[in-house]
Amino acid sequence: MSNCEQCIVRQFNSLKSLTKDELIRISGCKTSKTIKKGQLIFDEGENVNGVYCIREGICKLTKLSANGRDQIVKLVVKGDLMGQRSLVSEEVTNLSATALSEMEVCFIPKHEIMKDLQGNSNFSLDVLQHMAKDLREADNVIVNMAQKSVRQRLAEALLYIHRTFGTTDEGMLRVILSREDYANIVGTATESIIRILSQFKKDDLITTKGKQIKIEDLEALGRIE
Amino acid sequence: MSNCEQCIVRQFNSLKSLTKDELIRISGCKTSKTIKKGQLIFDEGENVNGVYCIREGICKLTKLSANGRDQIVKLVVKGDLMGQRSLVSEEVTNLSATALSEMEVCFIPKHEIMKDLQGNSNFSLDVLQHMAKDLREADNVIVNMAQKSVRQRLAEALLYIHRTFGTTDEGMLRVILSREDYANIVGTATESIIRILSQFKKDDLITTKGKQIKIEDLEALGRIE
DNA sequence: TTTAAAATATGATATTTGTCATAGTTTAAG
DNA sequence: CTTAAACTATGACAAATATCATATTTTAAA
Repeated sequence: MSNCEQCIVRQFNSLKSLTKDELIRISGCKTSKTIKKGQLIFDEGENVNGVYCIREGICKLTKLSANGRDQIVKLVVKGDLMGQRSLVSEEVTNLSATALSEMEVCFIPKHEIMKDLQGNSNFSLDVLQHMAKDLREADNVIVNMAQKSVRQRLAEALLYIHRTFGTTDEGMLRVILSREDYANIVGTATESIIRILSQFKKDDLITTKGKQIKIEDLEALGRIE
Repeated sequence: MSNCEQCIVRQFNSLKSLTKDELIRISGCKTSKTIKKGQLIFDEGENVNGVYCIREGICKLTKLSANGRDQIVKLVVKGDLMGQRSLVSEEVTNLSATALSEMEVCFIPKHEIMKDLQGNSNFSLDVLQHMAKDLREADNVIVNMAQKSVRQRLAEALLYIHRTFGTTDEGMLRVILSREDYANIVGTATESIIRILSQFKKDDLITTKGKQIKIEDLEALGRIE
C-alpha cells in the first residue's frame, strides 16, 4: 500500500506544504488508480469532487470549442496536481482530461483537501502560488495565440515539449502526440501541422520516425519567423 | 479620508472576507491615488509591491509580444483587485496596466496583504477562488483565440464589453476603446478591425459615433460565423 | 500474418487575414 | 477657432491558412 508521506512525487507539488499528520490522513483516504492510454479521466461539465496527484504518465487537458474541435489547454505530467481549480471554485470542471500514456494517479476526495486548504495557510498559499503561475503561463499562451503564426506556434510547441518533458535515449521527444493533437495545441487544421512538419524536415530542423519526433536544431527552431 | 470599512467597492472583491480589525489596519496603511486617462500604472517587469483596489474607472492589462505589439489580456474595472498574482508569486509583474479612463485607486502595500493571506484562511480562499475563476476565463480566451476567426473574436469582444461593462443612456458601450485597442484584444491588425466594424455597420449590427459604438442587434452579433 | 482502419502526406484551390499606400475625419493642443 | 497629430477608412495586392480530394503509410485488430 503506497504512502503519501514517503511518496517522491509529492515534492513537486503543493502537497509538500502539508504537515506529517495531514499527510497521514490524506494517505488514509486517497485511492490509487491505473489509467490506460487514451482513457478519459474526467469530462467537461463533470463534478470532479477531488484532486488527482499524478504519480506516473502524461495527460492532456482539453476544452471543446463551439466549432466542435478540442483545444489542448495544458499538458499535465508526473508530479502535477489536477482538479484544484474546480475544487476551489465549487463548480463543475471546464476541462476534460485524457491520458496520453499509461498513468498512475492518486485521487484525494474534495472535503479532505478542503480541510487542509482552510486549516493550513502554508498549503493554501502554495496552491495559490501554483495557480498564479498557471495564470501567468496562460497569459503567455494567449499572447502567442493572438500574435504569432501557426508556424511559430508549432515551433514553440515542439520546443516547449522538448524543454518540459525531455527526450528518450535516442533523442526523440518523450511525449508522443498525434498530428491532430499538435493541431489541437496550436489551434489549426491537422493538414497544416503535417505540412509544416514536412517543411521542418526539409529544412533539417527535425526528423521523424512514425509518430516520434526528434529536434535536430533547437536554435534554428527557436528562430522560426 | 476614505475608510475601507465603509467602502462599497470592497463588496465586489476578496477584501470582503477580511475582518473588521483587518480592514481598519488596511485602511490605515493604504494610499489613495487619482490616475489620468492613458497613464501607465505599472509596467511589465516592475515590482508592483502591493495590490490595487479600483474605486473608479477602467484600465487594461497588456503584455508585449515578441513582434512588438501589445496584447490586451484583461480589462479591470471598479470593484476589481489588481496585482494579486505577482504579489503571491513573489515575482515581477508579467503585465502592464494602463488607465483607459480617469481612475481612483487605493494601493495596499504587499506585506500588509500578505499578513492577511497567511492569517485569514477565509481571505486566502476567496483570493484563490477569484484566481481559479480568472484561470477558467483564460482557458476560454485561449480556445477562442485558437479556434475562431478574427470576425468572430471581434463580435465576442463587443458582446463581452456590452455584457460586462454595460451601456450609457444612449445605448453606447460604456468602455470606449480605440480601433487599435480592439485589435490588441482580438490579436489582429488595426485595419482588419476597421474593415470588420465597417461590415458590421453595413449589416446593421452596430452603429458608431466617433469612437463610440452601439450594438444594435445583440442576437445577430452572437450568431456571427 | 493479413487486413481494415486510422493516421500521415500532398496537391489544388478558396478564403481569410496582413501589409502597404493613400485619403478623409476626429480630437485635442495652442 | 485653427491646425497638427492621431485616428479611421478603404483599395490593391500579398501571404498565410483552411478546405476538399486523394494517395500512401502506419497501426492495431482479427
